[in-house]
Amino acid sequence: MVDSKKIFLIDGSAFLYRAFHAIRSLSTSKGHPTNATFGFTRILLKLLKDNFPEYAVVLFDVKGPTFRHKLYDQYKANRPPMPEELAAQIPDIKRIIRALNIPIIEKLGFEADDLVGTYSKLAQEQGFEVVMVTGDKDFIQLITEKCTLWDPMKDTITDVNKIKKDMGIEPGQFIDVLGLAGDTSDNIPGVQGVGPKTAIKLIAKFGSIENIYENIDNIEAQTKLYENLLSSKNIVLLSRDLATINMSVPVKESIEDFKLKPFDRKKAFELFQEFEFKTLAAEFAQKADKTKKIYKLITKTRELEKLASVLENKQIFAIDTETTSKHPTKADLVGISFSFRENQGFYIPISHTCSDECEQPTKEEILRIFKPVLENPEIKKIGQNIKYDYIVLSRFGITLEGIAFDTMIASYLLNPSIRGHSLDKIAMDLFGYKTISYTDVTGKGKDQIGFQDVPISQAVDYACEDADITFMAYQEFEKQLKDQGFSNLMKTIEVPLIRVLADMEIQGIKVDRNVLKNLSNTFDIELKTLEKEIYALAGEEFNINSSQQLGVILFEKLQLKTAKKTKKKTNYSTDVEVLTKLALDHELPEKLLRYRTLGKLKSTYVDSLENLINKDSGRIHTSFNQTITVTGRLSSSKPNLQNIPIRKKEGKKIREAFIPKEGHTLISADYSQIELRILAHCAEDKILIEAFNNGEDIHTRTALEIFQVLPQFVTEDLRNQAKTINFGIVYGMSGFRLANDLSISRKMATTYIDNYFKRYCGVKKFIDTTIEETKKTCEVQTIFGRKRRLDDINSSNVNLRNFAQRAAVNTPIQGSAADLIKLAMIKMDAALRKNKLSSKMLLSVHDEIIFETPFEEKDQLIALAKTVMEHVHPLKVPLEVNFGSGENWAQAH
DNA sequence: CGTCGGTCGTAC
DNA sequence: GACGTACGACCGACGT
Repeated sequence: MVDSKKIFLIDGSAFLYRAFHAIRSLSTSKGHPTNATFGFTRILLKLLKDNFPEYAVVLFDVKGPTFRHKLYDQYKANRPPMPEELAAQIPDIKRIIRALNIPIIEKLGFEADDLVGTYSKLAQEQGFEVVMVTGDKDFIQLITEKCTLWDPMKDTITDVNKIKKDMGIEPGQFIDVLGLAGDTSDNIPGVQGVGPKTAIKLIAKFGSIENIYENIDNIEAQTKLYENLLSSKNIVLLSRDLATINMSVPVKESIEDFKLKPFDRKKAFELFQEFEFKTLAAEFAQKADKTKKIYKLITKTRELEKLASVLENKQIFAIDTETTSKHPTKADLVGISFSFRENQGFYIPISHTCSDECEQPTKEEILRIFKPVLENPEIKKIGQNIKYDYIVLSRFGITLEGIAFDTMIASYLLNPSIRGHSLDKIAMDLFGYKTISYTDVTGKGKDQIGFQDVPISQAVDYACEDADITFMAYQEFEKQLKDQGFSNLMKTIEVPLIRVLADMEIQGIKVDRNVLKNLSNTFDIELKTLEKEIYALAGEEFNINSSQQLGVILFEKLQLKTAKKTKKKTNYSTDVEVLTKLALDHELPEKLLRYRTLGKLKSTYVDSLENLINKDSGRIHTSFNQTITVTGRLSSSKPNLQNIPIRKKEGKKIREAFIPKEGHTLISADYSQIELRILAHCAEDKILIEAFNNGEDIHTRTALEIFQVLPQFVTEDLRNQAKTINFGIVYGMSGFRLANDLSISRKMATTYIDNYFKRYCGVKKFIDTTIEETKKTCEVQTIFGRKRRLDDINSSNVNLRNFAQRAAVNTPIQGSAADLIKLAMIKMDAALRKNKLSSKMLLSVHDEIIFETPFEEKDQLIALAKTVMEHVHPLKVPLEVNFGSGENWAQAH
């Protein structure tokens, strides 16, 4: 027996609404809503994937009156108009359906239901099996032996048997049920007091509306039901007519028109990109056309020499290295790939372990042939995260010169708010191209192998593709940077910085392992004691590091004052603020605070720092990440050297482990109040500028401005309060927070802030105009033209909007400070070379640069750094740099 | 056994 | 609800 052909009739109008409500909010980065589009697409694709239909069609209502309105002018009169956000998505949804090559039918004067009814009948007459895809109960009336109803969201199938079993009626009798029960959402009246349950019972018993009235005496007289049935006889018949699906709409399409064709994958991909459906876009991305690509393995001396001379003749090429480790300061070179033309790539294997495939060139040969090209600054190099390649090559004995472009940084400048800037992502975004992923060649999890163990034949395609895509991305990004005004920032700051950071990472900073060991032991002893005391006070053992378990102990077992604060989410809060308050009533919270402090220091700093000391150098080599933060700051990781403790006594001891090498000293050069100076510059605030120009203490000045006292009455306490306010302004602090921080009333805090803005009216104006301007452009920028989009500035969500407003004010300040210190690092690097100093720049911590300098160079370095850093870029206020030096980082700061 | 969100704490 | 930007340790839920 041959299966009959199956057709899916999809009730598009019903799914519009369901998709719209199922996903609460989703929109593109520009704010165009996409929740219904996404939901609809997902249902549609699931349907297609699960059922492989041969025939399908999507049916929509058409806006405007239908024949039902002629029957009954109140039809659907109570239905609110379609939400604007949904209406806006209908064209999008239709574009996607078309791209998937599924036919769409709509007909003026009829609803989707009638089209489903009509085509259902037509298809069955032609021997088709019909599946109606909908969640709408009204369609039950159309169910037959050959026609079922499927709700893909609940994944339920309703057929004749199910209706008979659940309701005791034939599907065709369901219109009588609807006639009696009415439908509030369509404003169909029905009989007063009769809902679906009663209606089903009545029809099951009597068979039809007509039969009910013919046998009305069988219903107990004088009851409400009886009365209501009698009084609404006409309405019932009208209601049934309204609920009856029209099965003979005049249509011109034939069922054969609904035979599906393959997706237009390209169009679908473009649409998914437009709507920012990342995973769907990835799924529909064109597989790369490998036939066009020419990737070559190069191993023989003559070929290597030929390649080197071609590279030499090119003005610019992309380079990528394959290595043994993710950490460049530990990684050994495994191979190098090059590309200087779209769709081309060359791979040179150097130290693959599986060398049976081919002879690999020796290190000496590589150095002899390629070192001159790679160290020639006139020949420009492009890379994806080329800082990594620079470090690896430097370990191999090559100093990469002529770094001209980095695609990772380009991607970052164009959109600093997105999470990653991997080549895979870039290839997808720019070209809809799916790259071979690293784990495709190395495997993952416990079976993962190092690149040195990847067979050369596989390595060629992977490595060449990386260089190839990098070169292609460079061509595209170069244009985009120019169009969007980033060329200068790229050329004068980001690109020159690459090498400076790489050299700092290579340099590393010396760490005294013994200092860390001693600290670890000291902390450990006290932690063990605290642990016992905590268990005793709690009356049981538990995991002190689990805030959840701790909450139960404190607030349930010990019944400590129901802490004011619970989380945004389910648990009790046990943070410093809460514990400090509880410490007034009980001994335990105090122990916990101490335990937390020491535990933090031990696990996050002392122990993990020790693990990251490089065995060869005895130094710690952090990574400076240039493409992470939304504002343009650098970040530091593995380890993060930008949050080493300093404020408290215990923590400060960790800085004592950071030491200079023999015969050297550590110098810290610290910009004083750089963010407030930038605020003064940007806001052109008279008082701020005057204070900085006069070299005044800015917090004292703020104190006398807002507290209205004479200078001699500005106490330490008043100055500290002013300091809190000064910082708060930069971050957009609220009166609530200020009151909390200063332990004063909210009213008082608000008064202080008001006073601040009265005095510093330039700042006030700057904040207001910044927010107003950002509302227009949805982006902010720094002094050097770094940009950040803030689409939420116009959000209807108050929280998102307020957040965006604070970011709008903070970003130009924080970001400009980042620009300045980056420039200072570049200029210092050049100045050290020019003056032939052997001092090294080691670290940068947002407004501070750490140098390691020979004793005899110390004064010269400080003088040089002072000049360079204070004149890095002219502002409307002077820049001031403070210096410290010492035999460890704690002393230097 | 890996991933990921939540919570907490450190820096500028 | 209420201060901007990071990194990372730990826990615990969840999925393979």
